[in-house]
Amino acid sequence: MPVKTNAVRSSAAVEDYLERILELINTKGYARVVDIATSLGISQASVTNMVQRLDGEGLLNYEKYRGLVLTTAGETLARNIARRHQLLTDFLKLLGVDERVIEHDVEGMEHHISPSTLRAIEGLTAQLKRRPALLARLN
Amino acid sequence: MPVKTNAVRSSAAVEDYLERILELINTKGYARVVDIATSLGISQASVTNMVQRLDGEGLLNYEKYRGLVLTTAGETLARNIARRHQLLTDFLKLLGVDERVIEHDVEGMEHHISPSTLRAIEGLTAQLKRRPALLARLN
DNA sequence: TAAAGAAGTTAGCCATGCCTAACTTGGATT
DNA sequence: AATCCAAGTTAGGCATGGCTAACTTCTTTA
Repeated sequence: MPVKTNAVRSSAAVEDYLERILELINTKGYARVVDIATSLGISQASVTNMVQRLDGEGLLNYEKYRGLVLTTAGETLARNIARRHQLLTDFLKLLGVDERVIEHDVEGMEHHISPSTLRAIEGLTAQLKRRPALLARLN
Repeated sequence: MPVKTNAVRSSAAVEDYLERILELINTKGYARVVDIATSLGISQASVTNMVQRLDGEGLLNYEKYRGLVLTTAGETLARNIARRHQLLTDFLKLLGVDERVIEHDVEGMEHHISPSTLRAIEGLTAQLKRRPALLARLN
């Protein structure tokens, strides 16, 4: 019987958490509450709350006081979010937008980009990488 | 003495309201609470609340039971928001994204695009309009 | 191994922005 | 002019996702 990947509908906040958790796991090997909190610039209490919720939604396995790991569903979702973030960042970099602004804008808009829009931007980015002339003096 | 245009920091919700109000004024000549509510798909009560808040912030003049008009500050802001919306829509149209998706994505991301990013996208859109070959089969 | 400090949790609170229900106002109809 | 109904308002509530303060657990170290 095929596994149903019950499309998890995630809020912007949930996406931010998953993105950071994956990033922490990739760089440090684990993601503690305190690290997630620091990384997102919020309180540990808020992280504990959200982590319990994400456990309830099956996106990660959480054991009180002990830590957490992403489930398969959570990791898949997190990877997609990270990929979207990277593609948008690449695109804006190509346009010569300032790094700080890129960070800000991508963090805000990434949660609202549909797969098809993302594909279009991805394709465009690939084209533009071959024709840098187009990009001269956009700003 | 020069007028200080106290940069109004507007939330996504505020921007949505201003955008619709300007649109209604442009098409119908006025913006009633009931029209704003229908247009945004929310209750009249919510609109009344927000309109009172926007009055307090100097973005519009509101007279109980009588109606509202945008102040200069409000209209300027609304025009900027509308322009940003239009530019993003044009850009995604050029990429061949489906109309429905464009609406959805633009409505979500428009609130998070900085002026410099917008300028870059505007410039790129202009370039792309001259080189349609680049746009073949992006999706 | 005891205790101190770091990490984690809980409880209770707040702002934003939406809702419904009930009430008020004003304009159109008779 | 009285009435009716659409439009508008108010009151009170809810969900999300933050916060602080106080408490518990874990880990490290003297």
